[in-house]
Amino acid sequence: MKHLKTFVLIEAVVRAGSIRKAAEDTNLTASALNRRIQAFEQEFGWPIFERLPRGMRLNPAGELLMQHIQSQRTDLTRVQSQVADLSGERRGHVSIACSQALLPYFLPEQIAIYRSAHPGVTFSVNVRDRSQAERDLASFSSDLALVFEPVHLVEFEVLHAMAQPVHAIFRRDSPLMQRTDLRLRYCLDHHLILPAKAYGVRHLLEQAAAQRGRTLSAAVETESFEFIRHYVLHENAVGFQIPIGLKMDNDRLLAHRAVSPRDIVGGQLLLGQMKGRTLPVASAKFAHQLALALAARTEANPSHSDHCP
Amino acid sequence: MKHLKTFVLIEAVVRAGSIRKAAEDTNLTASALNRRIQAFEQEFGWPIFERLPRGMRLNPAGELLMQHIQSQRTDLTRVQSQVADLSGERRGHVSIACSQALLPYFLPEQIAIYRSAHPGVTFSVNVRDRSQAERDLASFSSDLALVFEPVHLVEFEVLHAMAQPVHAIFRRDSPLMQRTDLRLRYCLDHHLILPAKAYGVRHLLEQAAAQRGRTLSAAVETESFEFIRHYVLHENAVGFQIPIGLKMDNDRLLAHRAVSPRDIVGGQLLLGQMKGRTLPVASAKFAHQLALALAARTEANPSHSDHCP
DNA sequence: ATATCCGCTGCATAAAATGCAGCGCTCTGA
DNA sequence: TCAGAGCGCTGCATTTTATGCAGCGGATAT
Repeated sequence: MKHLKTFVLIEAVVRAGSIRKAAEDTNLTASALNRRIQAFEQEFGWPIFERLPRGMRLNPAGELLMQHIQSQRTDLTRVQSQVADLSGERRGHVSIACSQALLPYFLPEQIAIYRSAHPGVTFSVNVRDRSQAERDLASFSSDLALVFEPVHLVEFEVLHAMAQPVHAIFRRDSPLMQRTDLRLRYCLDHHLILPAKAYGVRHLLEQAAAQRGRTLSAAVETESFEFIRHYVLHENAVGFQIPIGLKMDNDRLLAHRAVSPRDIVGGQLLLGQMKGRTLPVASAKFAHQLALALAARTEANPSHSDHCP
Repeated sequence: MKHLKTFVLIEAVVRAGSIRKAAEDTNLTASALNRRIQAFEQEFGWPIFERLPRGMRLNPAGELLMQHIQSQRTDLTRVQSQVADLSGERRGHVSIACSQALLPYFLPEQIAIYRSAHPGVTFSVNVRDRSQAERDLASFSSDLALVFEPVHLVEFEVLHAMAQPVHAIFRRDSPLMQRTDLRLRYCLDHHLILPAKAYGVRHLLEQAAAQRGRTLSAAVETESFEFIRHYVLHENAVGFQIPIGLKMDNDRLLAHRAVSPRDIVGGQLLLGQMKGRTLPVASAKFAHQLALALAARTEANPSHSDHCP
């Protein structure tokens, strides 16, 4: 949009760190760009950049302005999305920040369902740990977040909550297969393959172990949930994950089962958006679909303590 | 601001109802204005006006856009206000929609106090009935509302609430002066001078009367609270008002006293803003001052049933 | 000390917005 | 029924605005 041009240029300067570099990025001359910035500051009433010998940096006023710029842009695209919706067109873009567990089954399926109904809608899916997901919402770089056990919860508006037990993952030939009530201590007798400390599952495990005076020692620690699933096939070890990231039916080699709720109560998988924000139509509708799908799963598996057979 | 020029022009067309009229108002040619509108619609992706044989009217897409325009402008002034604040300057403008009762004493005093501390801040005070005040907030034409017994309360975020009993107003030589507990039925024996039906005090009176199987018949009905106060001096009648609109000490001729809480419990005087909105600094600080002042009054007169002597 | 990178400015030029005149259309009122 | 008024819209000349070019002075890094 033409009237946002100045804002785009300001953002370019912020990114590039200097007018001359930003000028290259924006196919302008440093002189032209410089004068636009100056003209804007004049109009705005205060400088928004600090002039350093090596370039430009936002001053506090500029930081405030950047928030305004971002929110204006998102609001305008929201309006356009709503207009498209009332014109009968169903176009738009949905951006989601999500935990890794959503990547293998849940989100691909849900997005495919949505896109089969509305092919004009595009998606971007970004993997974020639970704190980064919330920052993504606040900076408008994602419309929705679907995360396990978020941390701060300020500026986070919960659209749907779903309890998720922690599941242990092991080979079908593991002795754990025989257990009817899978206590945590059984698992700790095996080699452990654990997600990194930033992850909610790890946090719950650490907590549960500490309560029982045990400590977790990982044979392998990784940031990749996919790695965990594959590794347990090679070494007869135990991994942990939440069921939404696992196949409903165990496959030929791999089994998974909820750790006894007596040991770990499980955490919350939360669907949320930035507090107070009105989402674009496509994002709002998709969020609604996700909420329904999550609710359906809860109904199918109503208890935290469900043992997948 | 330069980049909002197009929006200003769009608003002018909306107001004027035709391009040619709007062109006069904005010191432009119809041709230039026409092309700006067309260029914007092109960029925006959809027409925002209906072309009628007699002029232009917003279509639904345009209505949505207008909301965006208004919120964008308000947000920008908020940012400027915040920047002014962090630069140490205390400038800005506060707009208040309020009930009539605030006009004679409370608001003038509060605004004078604020302006003595911050002479750079200007005010606009608009008298609005309780439903119109809420619409003012929603349309961004007022930052704050200070109203008695608001109606809808959607989009209304309460910043401070204060109970206000209904006071009867009469001459000092009225027989009502002798009553220690001023029951409603004593008042109804006199000629009544009542505020119009839109007002909260009237609503409470009607309700109380109806509960007791009485009906109110007004000798004079008016929209002006000032008129009420002056009229009871001429005819020995009874008027009604909330105490915040009355002098703390009765004056030489006029007396007022709370109607017994057994008959009317009183209503709420609410200070509020539009839900979710971040106010400009000056407005936020002034709202805070108002809240403190209201709280101080509550402390001085803690009970609804207070009888002003 | 020198070379480099920075923001900034005067001046000529390119680009965009505006004004002017006029078209076709619809509705109004004698 | 028919002229007039009002409307949105467009081609073209003109004005206003934005941009490019070249160069200045200052701070920094080597």
